[in-house]
Amino acid sequence: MNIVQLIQNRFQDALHSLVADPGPLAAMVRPTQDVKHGDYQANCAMSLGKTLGKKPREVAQEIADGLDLGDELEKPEIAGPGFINLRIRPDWMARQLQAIAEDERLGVSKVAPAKNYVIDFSSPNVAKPMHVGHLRSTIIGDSLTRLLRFLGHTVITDNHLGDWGTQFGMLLYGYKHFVDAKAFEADPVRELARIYLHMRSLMKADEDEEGNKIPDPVAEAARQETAKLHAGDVENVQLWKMFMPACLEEINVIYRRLGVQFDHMHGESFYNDMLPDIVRELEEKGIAERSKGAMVISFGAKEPPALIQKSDGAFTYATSDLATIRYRVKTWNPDAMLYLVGSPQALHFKQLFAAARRWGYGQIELEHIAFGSVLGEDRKPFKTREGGVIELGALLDEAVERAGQVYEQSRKESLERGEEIVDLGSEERRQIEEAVGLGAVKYADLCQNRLTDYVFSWPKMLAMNGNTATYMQYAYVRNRGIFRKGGVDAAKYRNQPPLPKIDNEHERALAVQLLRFEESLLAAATEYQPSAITSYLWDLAKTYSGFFQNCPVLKAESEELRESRLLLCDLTARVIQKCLELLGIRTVERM
RNA sequence: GCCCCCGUAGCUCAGGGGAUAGAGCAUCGGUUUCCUAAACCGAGGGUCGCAGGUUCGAAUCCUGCCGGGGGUACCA
Repeated sequence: MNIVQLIQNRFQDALHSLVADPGPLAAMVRPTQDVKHGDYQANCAMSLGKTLGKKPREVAQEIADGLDLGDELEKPEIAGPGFINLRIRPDWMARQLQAIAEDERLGVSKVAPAKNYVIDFSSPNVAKPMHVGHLRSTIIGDSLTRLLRFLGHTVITDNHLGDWGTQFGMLLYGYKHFVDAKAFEADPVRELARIYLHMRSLMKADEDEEGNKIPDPVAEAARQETAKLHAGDVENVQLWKMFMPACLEEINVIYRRLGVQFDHMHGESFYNDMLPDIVRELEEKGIAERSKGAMVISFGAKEPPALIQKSDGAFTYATSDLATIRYRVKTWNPDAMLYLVGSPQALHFKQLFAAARRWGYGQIELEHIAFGSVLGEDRKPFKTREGGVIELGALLDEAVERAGQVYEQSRKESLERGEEIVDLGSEERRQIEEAVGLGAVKYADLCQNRLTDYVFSWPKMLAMNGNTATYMQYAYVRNRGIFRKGGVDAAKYRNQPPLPKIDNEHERALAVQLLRFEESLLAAATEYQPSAITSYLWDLAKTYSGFFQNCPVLKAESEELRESRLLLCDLTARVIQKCLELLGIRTVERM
């Protein structure tokens, strides 16, 4: 159900007699900011008045007169300089709500034509523990995957692991010098993690996030181990093969906990053998050329070139990214490829895509879905108090623990007020804390425009008010509470939904909001912005809260009204749950 | 130097041609014979960085400036 589309089509028809190309004008239909202006507004009369040399209000009247209202629109109102204000008819809304209640997809139609996407996200270095920097890529990528799939697209997720880089040199050197063989045998994951941390402590502190730079004998030795690995050194390759399962297990623990799945995990090593051919081909086709001993792709005098082979013969990530494009196109023939990588790499992707187009991949939509950095409350890169990188596992643990504290606090306050409280079993409590804690972390990230840097704040994240996962989960819980308390089986409102009554302002507002679900998902998909889902969800939850506060459900005045409101409640719960699901966040029945 | 992004309430952020610029937090005040108070209602708080320009209309588009961040051939 896409109301804005429906109305735009009606304007398209109405404008036909006035102007040759009504498309752009019809597109000027949008939801209003304030209900007193109606539900939707058309802003085309003002600009059209200018081109036609007529008064905008007269033009507006003319358009309104010629508009087919169908059975969904009330008579339009002309307001201000020439706004055409539109209200949706309650009886029509009621029928639509009844219809979407029977629909598993809640009124969201599948897009046509569907596209075939490859989404590249998360991409951690597997030789070291995942840290907070990997959070955004993982969470946003997972959410976009869920969204695009729900809309009917095909999505192949591919985690481009850093499994061949300098980090492995550190592990190789560390293993050779400091391994505790027994510990490794007993628990390779833990022992490798220990070795990695030990290596970090040996290397100079002033290195960048990915653990590079700075002349340092240990770092230099580690680099040489990397070089030997790349050169095919038997011992190092063998060790690398031995490390990999443990490294993968380490990151898979995190993915399982976050509920994130990948169809493929083709890391850098997967493409390693293809690189020489690619460099040769690019040189033969005149796309790449030799410069200062390296093989580069140039982009004119203004931009620096992209290196595809260093003067020492080693390949770069640009090379393996090109190999990746070729492989993916050959294997999956996608229409679009999305890369969930932070904004600082904008130049790399701009060049990568330009190179790919020269290489013959111009027909594919290649997009860098960039995002800002995670900052601490001091607006500097988010670090532990000691200045270390915050490991993702520890971060998630803390979120869950804090969720538990919030629960305790709330329980205490309820007791002080003399309220009855439900005693939850420890297993249910654990699950609630996990859902609330992880939900808070994910939501805080997803609800922000992905391009802006985001300031990490525990209190804000776990707040019970405002645009947070907790608020949404709580709205859902209170909703489910109605059905539990009333002993009502929600299935009825999905199999044989009654026709709801849309009478008061709260019911009406909720109805409009429920019918906007598809609109909001489409907006989120076009912009690749999960925050469009959270904005919608926030509006829906607030509207529902107003309804909950003002419209008794179980104690409604009449049986008919009770049925009607139960339907509205159940639909709301389902839409909230679906939105959260698209964000990768779980709901719980009680909290 | 060059390129990119950002500057909106005390703080964190929405809004990216349309009506008096919105939320949350914080501050102050109120709400429970009623379906979970992890809730709700109300109040105060703004030269939308500055200056020009385009437009019927600019926080939004263009130009310049100021301030902040990032990137800028051999790490990914």
